[in-house]
Amino acid sequence: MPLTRERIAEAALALIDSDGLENCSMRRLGNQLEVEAMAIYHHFADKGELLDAVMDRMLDEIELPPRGSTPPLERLRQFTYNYRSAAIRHPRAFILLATRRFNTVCAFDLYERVLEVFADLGLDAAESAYWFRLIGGFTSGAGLAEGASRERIADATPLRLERTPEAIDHPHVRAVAPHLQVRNLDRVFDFGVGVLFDALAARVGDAPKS
Amino acid sequence: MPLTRERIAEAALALIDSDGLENCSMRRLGNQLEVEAMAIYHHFADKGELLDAVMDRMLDEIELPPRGSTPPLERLRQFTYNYRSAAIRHPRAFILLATRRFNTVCAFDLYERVLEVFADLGLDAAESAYWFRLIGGFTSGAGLAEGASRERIADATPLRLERTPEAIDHPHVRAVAPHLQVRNLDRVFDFGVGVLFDALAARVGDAPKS
DNA sequence: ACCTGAACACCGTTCAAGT
DNA sequence: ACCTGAACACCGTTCAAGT
Repeated sequence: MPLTRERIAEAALALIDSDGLENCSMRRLGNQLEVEAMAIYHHFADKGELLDAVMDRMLDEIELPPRGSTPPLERLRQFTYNYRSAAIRHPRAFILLATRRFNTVCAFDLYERVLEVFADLGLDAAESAYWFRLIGGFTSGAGLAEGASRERIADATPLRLERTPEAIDHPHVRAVAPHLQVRNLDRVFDFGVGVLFDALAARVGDAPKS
Repeated sequence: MPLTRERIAEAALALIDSDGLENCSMRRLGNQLEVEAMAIYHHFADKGELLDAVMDRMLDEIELPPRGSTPPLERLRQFTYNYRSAAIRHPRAFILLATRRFNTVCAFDLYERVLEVFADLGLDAAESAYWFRLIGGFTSGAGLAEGASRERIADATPLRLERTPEAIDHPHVRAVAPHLQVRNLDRVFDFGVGVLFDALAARVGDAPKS
C-alpha cells in the first residue's frame, strides 16, 4: 500500500484521536505508517501542511443539508449540531479547527456553502458576517470547552482543586458545576443553539420553532 | 533581583506576546531572565504549572465591576468586553485561556465572582450554567477567531488562498470577508454581545438597553 | 535553598544517498 | 519518483553537583 496524502492524514487524525495532538510527531506518525518519518516530507512540505490536511478530513465529516432539503434556518441549525459532533468525535483534534486559520480549498468551499445559507435567509453580507461570527464563535468556543470537560489536557496541572477544600469556598461554582458535567452538556448546547436561532429567526422574520 | 514565580510568569507572558506560544521554551525563557533554564524548575514543577501561572496573570487583568457599582447585567457586559480585551492584548497567549482547563485558585475565584453575577440576575444554577456557556463560548470562540485574523499562525500554511484566483470562485466568501476584516471586528463583536444580552435581559425581565 | 551543567529521550527539518 | 539514514538545531525534564 503506497503512501499517499490521504493515508497520511487519516493516520495523523487517528493518532491525534488516540494519543493527543502533542504526541502526533512526524516520527511517531511514520511509525504508525511503517515508514521512515522523513518519507512524509515527500507528500507534505511541512507539518503545518499536514495539519491542514487533518483539518480537511474533519471538515469533510461535517455535513450541511443540501439546498432545498429543508428550510435554510434548519439547514444551518443542523450544520451547527454536526460541527459540534465533530468536536465530540475528535476532542483532541478539534483544537485545530478552533485555532488554526482556515486556508485550504476544502475549508473555503465549506465557508462558501455555509455563507450561502445566510444569503438564502435574506441577510446581506454585513449581517451574514455578524451572525456567522456569533453562531460560529459559540459553536467553536463551546466545542473547545466541552472537549476540556471530557478529558484531561496533557500538560495541565493535575486536578488540584476539583476535590480539595478550596472548592468549598466557592458556593456558586459548587452549585453551577454539576450542570456543566458531561452528562448535561447536550442540554447546555441545546439551550445556546435555541437562544441564537430564536434570535436569528426573529430577525429573518420566521416564527421561532419553540 | 531574585527569581520568583511572579517574575518568571511575567517574562513568560511577555515572551509569548512577542515570539508566540510555540517559541516560549524553558531555555529561551531562561535566556530572557538571564538564568539557566533549569533554574525555573525550582519555582515550577513543570511547564504546565508555569503556563497556569501565565493564565492567572491574564485573568488578573480582566476586571469585573464590583457589586453595586452598576446593574448586574451591565457588570456582566463589561466583563465580557474586558475578556475580549485580553484576547486582543495577548493574541498569542489567549489560546491558553481558550484551551487549557481552569485549575488554579485564581481562576476559580474569578469563576465564583462571575457566577455570583448570574445569581444576582435571579438565575438558578442550571440557567446560570446555560448562559455562562453561551456567553463564555461566544467570547472565547470569537476571541480566538479575532486572534487568527489579527496575525499569522506560525505553522499554518502561508496564505495560499487569500489572494489567488480560487477565492474568486467563492462569491459569498468574497462578499462577507471584508466585514470580518480587523477594522470591522469591534462592530462584529458588539453585534454578538448585543444579541446575547438582549436575550438575557428579556429572560431576566429587564428592558433591553437598545 | 537556589542555581548550574551535563545528560537523556525526544522534536521538526535538511540533505545526501540509495533504488 | 519515492524512501532511507545520518545529522543539525532544537525541545522538556532528570539528576548530580556546586554554593
